[in-house]
Amino acid sequence: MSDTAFFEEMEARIPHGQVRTRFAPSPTGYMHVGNLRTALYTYLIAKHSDGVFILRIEDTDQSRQVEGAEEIIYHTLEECGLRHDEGPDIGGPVGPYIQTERRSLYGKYAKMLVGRGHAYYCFCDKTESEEDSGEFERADCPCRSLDPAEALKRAETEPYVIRQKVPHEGTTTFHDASFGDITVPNDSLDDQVLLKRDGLPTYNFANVVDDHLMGITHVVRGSEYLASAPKYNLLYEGFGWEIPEYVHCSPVMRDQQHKMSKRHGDPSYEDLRRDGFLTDAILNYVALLGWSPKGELAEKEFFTMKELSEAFDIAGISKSPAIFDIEKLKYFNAQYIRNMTPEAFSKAAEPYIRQAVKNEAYSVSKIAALLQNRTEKLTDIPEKLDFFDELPEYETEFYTNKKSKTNAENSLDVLKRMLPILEGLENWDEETLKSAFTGLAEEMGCKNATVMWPVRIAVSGRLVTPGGVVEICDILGKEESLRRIRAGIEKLEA
RNA sequence: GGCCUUGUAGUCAAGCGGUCAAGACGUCGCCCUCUCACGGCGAAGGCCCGGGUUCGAUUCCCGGCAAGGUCACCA
Repeated sequence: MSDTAFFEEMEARIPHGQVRTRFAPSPTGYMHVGNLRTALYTYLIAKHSDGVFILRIEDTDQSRQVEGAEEIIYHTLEECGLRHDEGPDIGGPVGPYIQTERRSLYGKYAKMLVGRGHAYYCFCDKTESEEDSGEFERADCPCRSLDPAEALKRAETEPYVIRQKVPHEGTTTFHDASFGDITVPNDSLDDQVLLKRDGLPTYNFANVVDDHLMGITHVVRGSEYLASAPKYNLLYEGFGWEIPEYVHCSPVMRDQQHKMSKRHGDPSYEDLRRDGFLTDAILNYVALLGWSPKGELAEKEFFTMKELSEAFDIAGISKSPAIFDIEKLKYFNAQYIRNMTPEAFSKAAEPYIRQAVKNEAYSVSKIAALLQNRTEKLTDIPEKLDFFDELPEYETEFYTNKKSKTNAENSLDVLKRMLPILEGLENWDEETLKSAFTGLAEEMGCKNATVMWPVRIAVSGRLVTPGGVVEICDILGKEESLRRIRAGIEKLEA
């Protein structure tokens, strides 16, 4: 097949008339929060218009492959409900969707650009560092003005790269959907490498070729690529291709001056999950970190994925960087936990409850019920439950509480009065227990707290507990509750 | 250093010439209450600075300043 026929065939495959976006991670093995947000926004832009969301793996840097990295990407997208419509694992009309599997493509297109006068072969030595390029002005590269025929001939025997031929004069303007028009002087642009010595494309070149060939209408990416965007326009123009809409997103920061990064130990999506955060809460929080709904929805802060797809608009994307605030994530997580059905929460909390409570006699669902309003993240659970399996050592000072009007003396009295009442109970449930406690308080003419505080201390050995005496006694059961109250009496009498 | 971008309370942010400058997290106080939570009510806290334009600037323009990005055969 001739190159011309090949190019025509590739053009013919491109779908038109629909919004098509792509998430294009390089498999570095780490889905950080900024990445996740970019994936989310990319997905939402597509789904807002009933468009197509594509996954493409950008693995053109052979020196940086990380094992298992692709699995993390698939797993994260799956778990987050960011289902792609086309991708390496499910195929699609414009595959393959892994760049190394497209490697034969890029050389053809690079040469096409040489033929059209927008790129050239360069035989110069590799510039390894900033220092190397310091003295040498790229613009003066002799290869740039080499005779085309001669360059072609040398390319047969010498190693080469193909560079973009950027005009030395004038300016280039490109448009970004959230940043608007940005104009730069052409002499600030360098003749970037398009095709590397190893025949693989650079990120910038592969992006342009693939985005075009895959019919991408909206290019969503981090704002670190903002500076190279003008060169993209020049490339598209060189090819004679239609320029897609750019949507650059500012980074998610760990503090005022640093981006979130693996190196600083900032949490990835998986880290957050492991740390007890719910997927939906993470997504909701991340969606609002750098985007906000307009108009009537401006005050809305809880969104399902479906609601996000409907509400999401590019105009709401913030241009300035956003600092990741774990405290606010906790708030969202707590809200999502409270909104779960008791059954769902009990199921989610069970492994954490069982970490602390080994005694099978104690009801998981009852304990979960105490926890639901007291849990910000699932990993907080075990430490709240350390008094169930065994009554902890505690100080008699615990019995003294000003607001409840209790002290060691009257606590002993309450415990001694309460013991026979509880012993005589035929039923052991919350309702019965509650009236037993309030009954004594009434009889003694004191506030409920004066009765309930000492018993709660005796039964839990803790100043602070999830739930009150009634619930705790109910869960512990009659025998264990009475045993602990007797122990309390002994302690106070000693 | 050149080029580009950004700048509303500690944080996320609404605002798009005239507002007592929304809302949320966090903080503090009060109420509810058998502790802690949940919930309810309330408070403190802000338009980076300086010039313009305008009857009037958070909003428009210019200049500073600060922060970020980019100037790789990495993405």
